[in-house]
Formats: sequence, C-alpha cells, structure tokens
Amino acid sequence: MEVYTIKDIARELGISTSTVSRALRGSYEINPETKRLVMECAERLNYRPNPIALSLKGSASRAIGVILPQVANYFFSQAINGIEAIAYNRGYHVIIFQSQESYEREMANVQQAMSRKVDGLLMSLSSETSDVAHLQDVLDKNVPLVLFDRVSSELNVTKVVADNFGGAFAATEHLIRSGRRRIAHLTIQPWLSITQERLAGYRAALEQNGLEFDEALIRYGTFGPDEVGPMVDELMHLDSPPDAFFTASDRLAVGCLQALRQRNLHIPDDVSLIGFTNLNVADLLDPPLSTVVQPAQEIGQVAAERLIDQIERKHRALPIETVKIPTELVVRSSTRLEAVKL
Amino acid sequence: MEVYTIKDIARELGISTSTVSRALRGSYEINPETKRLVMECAERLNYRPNPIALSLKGSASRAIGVILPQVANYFFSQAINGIEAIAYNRGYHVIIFQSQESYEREMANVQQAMSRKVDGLLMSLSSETSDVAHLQDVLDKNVPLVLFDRVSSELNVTKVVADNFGGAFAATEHLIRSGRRRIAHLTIQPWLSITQERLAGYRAALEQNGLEFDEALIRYGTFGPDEVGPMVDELMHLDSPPDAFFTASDRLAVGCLQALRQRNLHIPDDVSLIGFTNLNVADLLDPPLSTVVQPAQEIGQVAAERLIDQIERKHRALPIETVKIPTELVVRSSTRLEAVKL
DNA sequence: ATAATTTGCGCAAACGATGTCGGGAACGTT
DNA sequence: AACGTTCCCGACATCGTTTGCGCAAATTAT
Repeated sequence: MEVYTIKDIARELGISTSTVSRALRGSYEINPETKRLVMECAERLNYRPNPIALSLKGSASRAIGVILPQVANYFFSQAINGIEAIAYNRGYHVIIFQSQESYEREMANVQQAMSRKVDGLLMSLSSETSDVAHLQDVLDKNVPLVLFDRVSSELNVTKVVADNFGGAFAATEHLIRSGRRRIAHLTIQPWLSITQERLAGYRAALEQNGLEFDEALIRYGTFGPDEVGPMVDELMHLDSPPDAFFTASDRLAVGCLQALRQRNLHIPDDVSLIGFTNLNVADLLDPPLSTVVQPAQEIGQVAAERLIDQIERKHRALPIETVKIPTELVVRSSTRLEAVKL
Repeated sequence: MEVYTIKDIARELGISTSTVSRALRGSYEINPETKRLVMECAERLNYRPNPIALSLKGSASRAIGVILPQVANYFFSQAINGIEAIAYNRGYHVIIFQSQESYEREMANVQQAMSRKVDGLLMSLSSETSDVAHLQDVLDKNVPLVLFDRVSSELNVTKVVADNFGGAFAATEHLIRSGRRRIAHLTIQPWLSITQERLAGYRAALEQNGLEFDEALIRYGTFGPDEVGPMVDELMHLDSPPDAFFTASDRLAVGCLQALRQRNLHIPDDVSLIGFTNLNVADLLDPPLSTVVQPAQEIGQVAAERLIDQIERKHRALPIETVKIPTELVVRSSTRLEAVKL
C-alpha cells in the first residue's frame, strides 16, 4: 500500500504537478479530458492529498482541536463522542488536549493547537481559568473558536451550554415541592459560568417559593479528592442543617452519595439528594439518584457543528450566539416526597 | 503574540537560516558565541519550531495516534487519560480516532493516522476486526505500533493488556467458593482476545473446582442496545438456570444488573453478579457490585510509555513483549455468601 | 489575413524547517 | 611559500501542495 503524491500522478501522465493539482480541485482552466485522466489516475493509485503539506501551505488542516479539563469524566467523554461523530462525518480529525484543570496547561494547549494549525478550536475552560487573554489571541488570529459547557462571558464567541439555570431551577423547585426547606448546594469554583448559572437557578427557585437564600448552605468544591465528606460534615453540624442536597457536578453527586451513606444518613428519609450529572447508571444506584440530565453528547454535536460551519464559511461571519440545550429533570427515589415518611 | 520562524531569527541576526537551525539544535559546528546569540534571540521572540513543517520534512511529528472503539466508555476514557498524561510529559500530542466498533472505520482511521504522519500508533481493536492486514501495513512502514486491551495474536507487536485470565479465574473461583454452581458468563464477540482470555480463565476455574463447563451458560453479546434482557431471559428459562452471572464488560455488567432488577431477581439471594469493569461507582450501586477491576489508566500509561520508547529508540529494536497488568478482585454484596440466606 | 482573445498548461515561488555541499578564513605543517 | 586542516557558516535542494504569472496554441473577432 504505497502512498502516492501528485508528483507520481504528474509523472505517470507526463504533465506538470500544477496541472494535476488544479485538475484535482476542478479548476475551470483545465481541459475536461485532462481532468478525467487525472481523476482516473488518482482513483487508480488511491491518491490522498497529504494533510501535512496542506497545513504547511496555510490552508485547511482539516483538524479541529478540542481542549477540555479531563477526558475521564462522564460529561466530557460523552461530549467528545458527539464532537467526534460530527467531525468524522464532515471530514475533520479531532486532536484532544487535556488541561487537567490547570490554567498553565490550558495556555500551553492553546499554543500547541495553534502551532498544529487546527482549523478551529473547541474549548471547555479549566476550573483555574479566569483570565481569557490566551483565547483573545486565538480570535485575533482569526481561528474559529466555540466554547462549550464551561464558557466565559468575557469572550464574544459562539457558546454551547446546557440550560444550567433552568435545570437548577427545576431541581430546586422539585425539592421544595417535595417538602424540603433547607436545601444545600454543593458546587464548584464560583467563577465558572456553569457555577454561576446553576447557583442563580437555585436561588431564583428558592426566592420564587418564598424561601430565604442562605449563603451558609453553599459549598464550593475544588476538584480535590475526598473533599465532599468534610463539606457534608460541616453542613450537618449547622444549627439548622440541610434536609436536601443539590450537587452541581458528576463528582460531587457521587461523592455526596458516598459521604451521606458513610455517615448513615438515609436518603431520602434524612436528606434528599439530587445531582446535576451525566451518570448513566443513576437509576441503578442505591438509592436511585434523581438528576438533572445534561445532554452531553448533543452539546458536543452542536458545538462541533457550529465550529465547522464557522470554519467553512470563514468569509462572511456567522452570527455569534449562545445555544442553550435543554436539560431534563429525572425524578427517582433519592428525592421521594417527605410524605412517605408518615 | 506573533509567531516567529527561523527566518525571523536569521534576519534579526543577519545570518542564514541553516545556521539558526543548527544553532538551535546545538550542532557542534556552530560557534558557541553564535549559538548563544541565536538562543538568546529565540528566547526573546518566544520561538517555537513549527511542528507541521517538521512533519513535512519527514522527521518526527511528535504526535501519536490513538485508535479505539469508543471514547464514551469507562475503560477507554480512563485509558486515554493515562495515555495523554504520559504523552504530555514526554512532549507528544494525542490524536484520537474512534472506530465506533466498525472495521471499515478502523481501516480509514489507520490510513488517516498514517497520512498525518503520527510517530506511532496506539490501538485497541474494534469488535468487528478479525483481519489485521491493515496493521501489517503500518508495521511494514516501520511505524511503531502498540496494541492495548483488545489485541490480536496475529501481530508480532508489543501489547499491553489486563490479566484477563487471572481476573476471570479469580471472579469465577470466588463465585464457586461462595457456593455457586451454575455460573453464566455474558461476554462479547468470541474472536476478541479479551473474550477468549476471560473465557479461558472462567473455564479453568470451573474445571479446577470439579465443575462442568457448559456451553449453554455462555452468551456472546454484540454492542447493540438492550440485548442483555433477552439473554438473561433465555438463561433463566434453562432447565437448570444459572445461580450466578459473570459479565465480561462495563456495558454488560450494568445491563445485567438492570435486567435482573427489572425481572425482580434478587441479587445475591436469587443470583450472584460480578462484573469485569471499570465502573467507579460500583460500590454505590444497588446492590454494591463485586467487580474485577482493570487498571485502565495504568494500561494506558504503560502502553504510551512503551510506544514512545519505541519511537525514540527506533534504531535498535526494543524487545517485543506482552505486558500483563494485574487485575484486582473486589468483593461486594452482589456476591455475598449463600450462607446469609439461612 | 491579421489582430485580439481565450484556452490549457508549465515554471517557479512559497509554506518552515533540515541537511548536503561546499567555500572562505585562520590556523598549522613542511 | 605552498599546502593541508579545521572551524564556521551560507547556498541550495527538499518534503507535497497551491498559486500567480506567463506563454504558446487554438479560437474568435475584425
């Protein structure tokens, strides 16, 4: 299985490489007959243009860079799945970079992606990232950029996110309706867009239902290991401890479930628990976990579609917008009505 | 943040690009003073060699291709994590291709990876792959290749796998010791290496414990959705139905748990269940699921290390071997002793 | 028939870096 | 003084492809 170049075709046909190149891309100034010959020969040799050479020339590399915190994460792995599916269909490759939640690494990743001449960049910000100057550079170089999930309000680019406000609102309201009054919210770094939106949804639901928003019930996690236990302990030792937990991420949901069980707090009799997560075994947990489901795969797909649209219509700018994908509230036993206590 | 080339440095210093190139890579035939100047200038301009140009020249692209069935899978996403960590540390990028369990796509992926001039290839075979001629091509072109998890015995390359035989043996023996006699084995495509090894371990454990190997208790899944339910139904309607299930993959373990619960079969009173899986919430399931844990991340790390070792010592061949990473049996409630029934 | 245009194609430069030559300068050797 | 070395460095070709320019032949217009 040799690999042939346009030179081989040129030699074979006794014509120049420029003619071959032009014939291959259907230039109007090539004799139809010559075109046919070239096409036929390319077909026969199973010619494939060398993407490296194309990138060097500054034209498309047909690769998109994806920079995200972690692959080994329910949400992101599914998002990648969606991204890759779309990219493959439209003839692009996916180069993955993990920032490992580190700002330093994220900057390095951006640099590397640029020097690999990706045609566009898909990003979800690391939890350490607050300054987005490194992304402004990307925009200045006119490289299409789409943010998903963890986005930054400081950047005027297309963003694809779950309906975080709506999901958090629905989860909180559901807890209230099932009789809960002291709802703790375990979330992640406060400067992240998703944190703020979920917190806002939570707060809005409380206030619209005549409940007080109490800062003491909010806990901000980092991504450290075993951090949930202490948070739960603190909360349960408040004068007025929570009767429900609403967690903002996969890790926190699982960690919280684990912590509550270890402390012999019964769910939902002692406290309710609802997660904002992509865990697909939520219904097999003990107890089955109520969740706000984020359509991770769809977010990935939409983000990839938007990005490739931008790449391919670089001339006239596409409208910049924030696409909000609906979330879904799935109620399971971990938030059963208080009534069952009776 | 301009991007500078070797030409810019040359112009700046009034010397030729070749001198700059040589100075940068510390060639002995460059005046130390000139070297210093070049280095200093490169530093100042924040010069980074263009990887695309390097690849075109045929030298290293410092990218490794990873071809695997699916990213959205506990095992593979963790393996990627391990791969990416090692690759990053050693200065390589990871380009991910998903075969989606399709032989066709796998071949296309290999082609694409080659034309992107990856320095090496890390692969886990699709479930449809039985012929490995496309990989022989890779070897013929002298591109380092390391297989992991789903490997082929027909290829004489370095392989990194879990101790599938040992894990399956341990799981089966554990079931036997806890009083089970009719142990069903739900597994995947029979031609895959992991399937065969696990099956062999299962069989060996049975036979060493004086139990008969019964083909009727084996079920081979594809990767279709909702296939586990019917398999469970068939098995439970045998004249002599199973009293335990040993599943060979993430999906099957979860699917089986779900199917058993839907059918009101109590675990472990009616049947035991143990999985071969990377599910990290196994202990939070209902009931907590006994598992044979595969060190997915470690497999990825070791595979990446071996590959990069091969890439960087291309001259003298490194020994080809199969690295077996130990698995661990974790016993939880889903395989509690029969005794508790009393 | 001559001039003007169109058609079809080749030459050469370019992208960024490397590597092969080969050459000038500054020595040391006879 | 003539020659051989060694040390530094530059010119040029190269990787595979695209593209601007130009040129000859074929076609059309006058």
